Amino acid sequence: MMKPLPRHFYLAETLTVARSLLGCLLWRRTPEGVTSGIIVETEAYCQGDAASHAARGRTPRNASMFGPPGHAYVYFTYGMHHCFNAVTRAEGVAEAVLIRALEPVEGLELMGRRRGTDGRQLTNGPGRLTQAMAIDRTLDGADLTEGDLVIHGPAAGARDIVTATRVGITRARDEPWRFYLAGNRWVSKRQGGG
DNA sequence: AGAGCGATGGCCT
DNA sequence: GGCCATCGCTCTA
Repeated sequence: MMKPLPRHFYLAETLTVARSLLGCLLWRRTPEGVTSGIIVETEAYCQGDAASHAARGRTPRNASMFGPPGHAYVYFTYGMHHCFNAVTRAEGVAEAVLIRALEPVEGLELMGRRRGTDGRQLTNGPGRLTQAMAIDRTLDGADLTEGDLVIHGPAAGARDIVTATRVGITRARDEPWRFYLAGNRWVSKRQGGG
């Protein structure tokens, strides 16, 4: 059986964690039921990274990024979308990995009810997967090694990983800090990467 | 106290 | 491919 990724997994370099999370399973439990999916696309946000929410220092919104590793950083953006990150590095170092797409495994019907759609549209984007799995700001800071929102892994062995540039940012556009599983149909966008 | 804007997605063309 | 809804957070005054 897969076990929750241990705390020390998230202490590694953020670029390494971003790649290592590919193929791991994001698992979520609510009173409605369980949903889960394999992580197929990630982005790294690092210290000194102009595109990071932590670039201008600590605020109430981004405080979780400065917290201990292996916890969630969930933020709300564009007035309607939540995005989910796994916090990396030691406490005080504000780095994180944005989860951008999942390949659904459990609870597809529940995801469909939450999303009002099905198929690829369930989880092929950062705002979509949070809606499908009922992840919002109440989970900001949640421990990802136990509880109702856990990352297990790895779900499968080594696969081909594509390196690309990140999506939807205006600063540090050229940094190759997006990673996804080659050929996976759940990846949100395939262009980019220079 | 208020303006500006964003790690997006849905819908239209 | 383009438009734009929608609102919390940040910055400036």
